[in-house]
Amino acid sequence: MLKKLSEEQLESLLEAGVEEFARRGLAGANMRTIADRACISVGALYKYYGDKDGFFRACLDRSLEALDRTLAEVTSEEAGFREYARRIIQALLRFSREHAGYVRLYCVLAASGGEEARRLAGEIEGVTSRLYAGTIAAGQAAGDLRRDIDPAMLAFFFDNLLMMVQFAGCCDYYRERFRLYCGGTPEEQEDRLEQELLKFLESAFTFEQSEIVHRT
Amino acid sequence: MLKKLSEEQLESLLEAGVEEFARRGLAGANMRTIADRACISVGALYKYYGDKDGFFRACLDRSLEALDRTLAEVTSEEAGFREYARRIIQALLRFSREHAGYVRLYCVLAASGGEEARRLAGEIEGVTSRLYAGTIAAGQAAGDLRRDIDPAMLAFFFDNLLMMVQFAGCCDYYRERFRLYCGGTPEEQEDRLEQELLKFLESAFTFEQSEIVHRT
Amino acid sequence: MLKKLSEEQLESLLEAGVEEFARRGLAGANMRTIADRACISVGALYKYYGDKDGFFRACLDRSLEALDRTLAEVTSEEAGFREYARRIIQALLRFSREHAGYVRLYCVLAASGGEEARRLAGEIEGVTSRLYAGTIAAGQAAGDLRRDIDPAMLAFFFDNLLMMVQFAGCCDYYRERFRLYCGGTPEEQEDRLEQELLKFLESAFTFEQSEIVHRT
Amino acid sequence: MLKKLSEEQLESLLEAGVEEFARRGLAGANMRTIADRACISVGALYKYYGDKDGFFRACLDRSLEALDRTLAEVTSEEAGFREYARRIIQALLRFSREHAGYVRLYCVLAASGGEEARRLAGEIEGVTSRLYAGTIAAGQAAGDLRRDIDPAMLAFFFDNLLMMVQFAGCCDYYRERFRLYCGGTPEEQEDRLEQELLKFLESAFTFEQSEIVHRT
DNA sequence: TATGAATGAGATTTCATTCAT
DNA sequence: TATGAATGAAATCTCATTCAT
Repeated sequence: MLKKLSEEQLESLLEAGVEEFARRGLAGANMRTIADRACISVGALYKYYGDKDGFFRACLDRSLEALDRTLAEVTSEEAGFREYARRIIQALLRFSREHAGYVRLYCVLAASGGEEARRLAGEIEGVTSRLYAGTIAAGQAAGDLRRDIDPAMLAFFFDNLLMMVQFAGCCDYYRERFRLYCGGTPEEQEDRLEQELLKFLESAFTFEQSEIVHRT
Repeated sequence: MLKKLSEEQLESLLEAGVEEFARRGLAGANMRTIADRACISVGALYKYYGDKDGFFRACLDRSLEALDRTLAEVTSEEAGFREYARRIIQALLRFSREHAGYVRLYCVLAASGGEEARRLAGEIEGVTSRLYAGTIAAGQAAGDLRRDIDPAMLAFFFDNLLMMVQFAGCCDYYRERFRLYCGGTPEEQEDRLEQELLKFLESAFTFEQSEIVHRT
Repeated sequence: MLKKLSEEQLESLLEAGVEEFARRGLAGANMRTIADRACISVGALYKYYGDKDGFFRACLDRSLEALDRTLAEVTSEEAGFREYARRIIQALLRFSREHAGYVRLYCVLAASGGEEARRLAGEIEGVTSRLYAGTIAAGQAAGDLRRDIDPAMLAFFFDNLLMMVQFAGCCDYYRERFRLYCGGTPEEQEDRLEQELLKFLESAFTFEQSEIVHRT
Repeated sequence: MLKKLSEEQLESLLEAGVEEFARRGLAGANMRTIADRACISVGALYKYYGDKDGFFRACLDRSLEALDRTLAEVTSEEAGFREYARRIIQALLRFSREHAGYVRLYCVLAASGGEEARRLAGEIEGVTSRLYAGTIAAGQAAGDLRRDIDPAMLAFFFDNLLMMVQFAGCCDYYRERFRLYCGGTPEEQEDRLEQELLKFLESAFTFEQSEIVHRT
């Protein structure tokens, strides 16, 4: 097959890469296996992406772009914090169901160490962190959200919960862990998970320390 | 048993292994490097642990035992949920500071896929999940904690936040992510992190949905 | 014959080939690089020359033809040995300056081993060797040149010196070697080199062993 | 065979390397082939020499050391130029017969281009060039050698002839070229070659330009 | 028993060559 | 016919594992 690689073939190459890197990590992934899975030659793989690192980066970019698109859909319309949180939770649960490979790759990347990982963190988390912190600060200013916790920390806890819920949707370890805690798979429990997480967050974001003291 | 590896030598082997596996992952880790770091021959390493997977398992066990000991200290005395949460947060923050390698290794393991990861999740998370769920259910029964969320889910969210806070303490990616969200390193902010997380959890675990509706 | 490679394109292909083969040797040369340098497709290169060996051969032929032309100019007019030697030395020094790539290619070829190299030696050196030996034998018969050395050997030594002087002009190793012996580059010293070599050869070709014995 | 590589095995590795590099050049040589020829594993080859370049360098060093030893034997005793030249010619002819691979390797190296080749020229030719030029200058001072040619140039021509005679002894191309000029192999003609070259050099080194003019 | 050099399968990467366009 | 992307064999090099000492 000496035709130029079709768009689909290139897609399938990236998908195969995402899958393999997510499964075995950067070091463990096998370029030959990836090429074979996508039914293209190793030569073509190298022609397009230079080397293993370059190809890994391309797979990662593909994943992050998809995530960005998903978040962009959700955050394009203004909304209050509750509505906002609901939409993000739904969107990320769906993303984790439909693009399991992307999330797995992200999980693997985040677990890898070194300067490279640090640099990527800056690239990947910068936008989200500012978006969340901004929305939360606005909510606090409007009196919708508690004011006794730093908006940055609130954003941090919020994103932590979202990440873990995504990982639970598609990484083997985190899926099993979810089963142990909640019984059943994240898909089966998707609605319940969404609702309970929302309730959890609403309380956490709403009530101040002083109100607890009063109650006690 | 003429000349056997001393206890210290075996310890230093495991420490070197934890470090290397945490840094480079299972596939990327180099057995020679590990042996050299511990000043042990590769032959001895293989004699004691069979092969790379077996040694990885031993490193993991060592990490998990340390974590178990830390949690056991904290949970040995009965206490109400708030006190309990406070103690666990403190203990895990300290653990992540003092045993960075163990936590990193756990992070890497959790990111790895396959049957093996699933099996390990069962082994590792089983105890904790039952412990948390039990304590939370007791709190609900005693009227200390909200009753409108499944205790299993509450436990799940609780552990999620704890894991992420630990990762933030010692994994390169998560450390940098923390810096982006909160500015500064987890060590510098340890006290603040502890307090804010506690406040967050207290609200999340205390107030019911109906109370929010009332307030609005 | 709709669109054929123009004469210039073929020339530039051969020039690029000579350069690349001279620089990296037959095995080290890269067909893609050659085609790119000449702004020709690899496909066309293969269409015209079959394979790498075939193209190498074509580059070599081009080099040898240029050398033949240069020698033909010089040897077309009859002359005595001294005049003859002077012309050849001048011509080859100029050739090595103006066609460095050809000489380098020849040097590389001569260093390569195998049946092929032997066969090429026959092709390349046959004419020159007969030409030199003939001229020298004539000089001996005329009493211009010493008679106590086999003309074949005299021709051999003569050609050896010419080859080395050419290599000194354009091959990195031999250039540097010249600098170590004589200080300066062959271009800077071209006149001196020519004169000294001529003096050297004149004595070597003139005086017989017996004359040395007499002197002593 | 898990014993440490014996001295002989290491020798045979270097010999195999010299042979392969001489035959195919640095780029064309095959590390697997070399290891197989020496009946050792590729792993061991790489353990000892790091990479292909490092091993090439080791092979080259071995060759140069052998050459140095040979020249040292010859130049250890003081002698006049004629005796000196006779000894060197004999020694190098023998060297080229007995250590064909070393000379071939040297020939290949000298034909390779680039910065590396230049650097090696400095290393390799530095000693010889100074030795020759010194001896020749002494001969000129003593009135044994002609004074109308720069000793450096005389040394250069002298070494050129020696190199070519060596190449004629063991490089396929140069051997065939010798046959074309002189008929027969350099071994068959070794004595004659030695004597004729000596006569050639004696005249070249003895008689001044003015003497030729007188004769004419 | 501990050692660590040797092994060699297997990984990444290159590049001569082909052939659909 | 010329093109140059695709091919895949083959090269270099690594490293988990073995086993003679």
